[in-house]
Amino acid sequence: MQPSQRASIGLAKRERTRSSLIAAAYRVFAHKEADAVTIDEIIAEAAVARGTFYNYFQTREEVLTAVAAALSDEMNHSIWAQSTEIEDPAARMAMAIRQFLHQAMRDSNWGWVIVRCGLVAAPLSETITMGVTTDLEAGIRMGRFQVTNQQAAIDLILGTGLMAMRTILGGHLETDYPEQIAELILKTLGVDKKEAHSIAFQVLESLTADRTYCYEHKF
Amino acid sequence: MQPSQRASIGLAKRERTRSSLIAAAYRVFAHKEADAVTIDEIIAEAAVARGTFYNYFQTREEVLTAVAAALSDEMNHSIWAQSTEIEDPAARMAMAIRQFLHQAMRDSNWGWVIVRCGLVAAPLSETITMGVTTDLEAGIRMGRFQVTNQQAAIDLILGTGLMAMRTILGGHLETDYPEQIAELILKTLGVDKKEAHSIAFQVLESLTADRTYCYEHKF
Amino acid sequence: MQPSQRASIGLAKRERTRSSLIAAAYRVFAHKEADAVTIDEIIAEAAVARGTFYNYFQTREEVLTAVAAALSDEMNHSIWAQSTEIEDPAARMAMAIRQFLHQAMRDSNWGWVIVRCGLVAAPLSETITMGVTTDLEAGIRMGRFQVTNQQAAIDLILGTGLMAMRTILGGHLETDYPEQIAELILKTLGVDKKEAHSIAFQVLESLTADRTYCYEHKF
Amino acid sequence: MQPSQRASIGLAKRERTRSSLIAAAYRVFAHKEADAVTIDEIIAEAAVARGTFYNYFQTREEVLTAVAAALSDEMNHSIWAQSTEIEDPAARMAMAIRQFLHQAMRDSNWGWVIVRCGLVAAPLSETITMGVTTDLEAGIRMGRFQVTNQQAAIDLILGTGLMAMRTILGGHLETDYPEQIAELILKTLGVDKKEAHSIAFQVLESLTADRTYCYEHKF
DNA sequence: GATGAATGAGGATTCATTCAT
DNA sequence: AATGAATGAATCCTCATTCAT
Repeated sequence: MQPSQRASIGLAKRERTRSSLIAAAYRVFAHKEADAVTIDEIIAEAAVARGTFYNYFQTREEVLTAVAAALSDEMNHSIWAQSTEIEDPAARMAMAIRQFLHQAMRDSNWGWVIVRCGLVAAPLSETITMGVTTDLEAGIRMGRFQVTNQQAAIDLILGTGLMAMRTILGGHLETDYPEQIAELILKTLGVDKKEAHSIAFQVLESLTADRTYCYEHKF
Repeated sequence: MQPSQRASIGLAKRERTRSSLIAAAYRVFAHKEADAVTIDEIIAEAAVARGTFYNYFQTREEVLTAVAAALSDEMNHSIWAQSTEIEDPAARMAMAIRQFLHQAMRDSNWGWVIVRCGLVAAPLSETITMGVTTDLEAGIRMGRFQVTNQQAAIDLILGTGLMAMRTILGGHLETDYPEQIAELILKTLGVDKKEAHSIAFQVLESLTADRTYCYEHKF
Repeated sequence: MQPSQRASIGLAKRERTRSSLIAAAYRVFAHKEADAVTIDEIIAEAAVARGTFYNYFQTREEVLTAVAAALSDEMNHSIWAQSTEIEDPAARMAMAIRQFLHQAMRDSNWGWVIVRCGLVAAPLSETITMGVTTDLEAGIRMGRFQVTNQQAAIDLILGTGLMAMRTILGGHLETDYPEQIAELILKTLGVDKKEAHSIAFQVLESLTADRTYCYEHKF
Repeated sequence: MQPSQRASIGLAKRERTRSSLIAAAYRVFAHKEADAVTIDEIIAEAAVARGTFYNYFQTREEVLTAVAAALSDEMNHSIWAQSTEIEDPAARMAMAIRQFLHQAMRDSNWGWVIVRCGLVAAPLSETITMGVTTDLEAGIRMGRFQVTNQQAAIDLILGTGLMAMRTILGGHLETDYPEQIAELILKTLGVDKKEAHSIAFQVLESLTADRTYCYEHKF
């Protein structure tokens, strides 16, 4: 076997272990505050020896950062990527909000991680804020939104979104809650009442499709 | 000196020590997550011996609960108490939002504690949610607000409020930001544009008064 | 009981525990290299809980420094203190060398600690070097010693002394070995042959006295 | 290519890797206590994978022993080998002392390793002690040295030598310090003052030669 | 009631060593 | 032979809690 081949096998394995550690940390992290997560829990969840953890991460912090980074990547691929195909900023905004909240419904682990660190952990927080800001500014530029204070609008969108997610995770069961939240936000941004409704409730294949969208399998 | 008098002096002292411990815990808590707060920090801040702490609280949890309870009390006295004098639910809502945010501007310790545990710690969370719900329902009943989904409206009010507070604590400097947020929320609840503005910006003595409102001195 | 009295009791106890930790560390340290000494061994030797150690010393280094400091103190009181009563620098030097080596014979723990860190650990090393230097310079000034290179003389005295100590600790059994070493060093420093012998072998009460000189009891 | 040739190439390579590991361990060891040297540091210094280390040494101890053995070999070849050409035991002794100290001046790594384990590590310690003892006994036998206690003389020679080396490594800069030490020791052993000086300072080609004597390249 | 020394369970981290590729 | 991923025992350190004074 060639050295390069051997190396690439080693690398692949290394990458797999690293991913499984991140995935384990992510699952543990879904259930408790960041400071309460112990390395013991992570390695137990990953079914890996204690020392192995330290072959991949120097500290507990580091793995949590990696979780945030992985989620951020995920999000860029799943949510914001779809946006680019939609021209209307209002429709894009609605789509993103709905995706977010539906995702939390399907996968409560995901939801709790977002609620817990969506505004704190480094790369994740930026990804979210950036996505919202981009759409908002495009909407304003194109006359789609009427907004007097942009910062206030962002606080409203993010705050409402996160709080709604928490409500969902707390057991709120209306299946069209994501759509109602999207509609409410669109109206707040100055979109006409009727139009807001039709945009927020329009059929999205990515949401109705019968797939079990599951982040655990991504890393 | 009469025994009863001595006793009451003892009680007063006991109460003072307890308060100073809660205040110390509160100040420490403003700077870090709940799980990261150590008893060492609290007793150092309170300048009290380790054993003394355990004369007042059985566990670390207990003092944190007491902090939330004390804040909740505070809040009932300062914010919601003033509401009862105002008839119009819209005006009441605006007043509460502005008080909240101005309070965070004046006292960032207070702000951080609210942001950190406003939605988690037991009695505090209820106090806030209850206050908002009461005003919202009154507004709906009196035809002041147009709301199709009450839960969504609550998520919007609380979420936007907390996110705005975070923005302020992060260094956002517009001095009328609380008013802009209040206006935005009123409009979202269906209050007429112009009226929303005048209500949100009306002069509030409790805000302009030249008092140094300081929670530290209350407990 | 008065507060001050209570405090002093507390202090006394504190001092006792600290001393017992230093003594334990010293005993452990006699048997292995500094880097090989674990806190577990120290607390086992001191019969104290793990946490107690950290109430007194922040790190392992700190307790080792304290051991060196305590030894240095000891040495100032026992060896150099006696020197001051002797006028002749040659006699002083001989006395110190003999004390050193006899001490190692009586208490091999002490000997090993000196051999191991006598030239490394901060305050101890200085105490020894300083004592030797002082006597040497006095002897030169008073025409008692003929020395062309002072640094070389110091290296000779310290080096020979430590190596002789190691020989003793290794099981060398001549009971007058300390005296022979003292005589050899005096001759090297230029003292007349006969005189060197009589000085090195003169009766020293502090050495013949039937006391069980035991450092363990000092700290 | 013949199998035997291939085998010998393999052996040569094996020997080279082994040497580079010993050399790496030696360099690391120059900077810290034996117990503080980690395998990680050694393999990093040797730029070799972890597993490779264990193809050559079973344990960490083993490589340290190998370092001592290699040094011992070196020493036999460089220092004692030259002695055999010199007839006069006093001149031989002086030559060895000078070589020792000059070597430490040229290569402080070497010096530190000697100071650190010259008296502890198995084969090295014996080589040194043996060399000194041989010369000393020859000198006594030939009436060159006047020594009453042989053990004391050995302690003096080794102790003074090591301490002088430490002084040099600590930054002492007299370039003829090795010669002064050699002279001092000769005089102590009973060699006539003047003769001691001329022997200790006689020109030694092996010291003045413009070669960069460097142990790193030997293993 | 106040004090602070002592405790020990729990969690973080290091590092020598094994082993499959 | 060389590699480096995986292991887990050993060690360090923190901190909530107890208790005698």
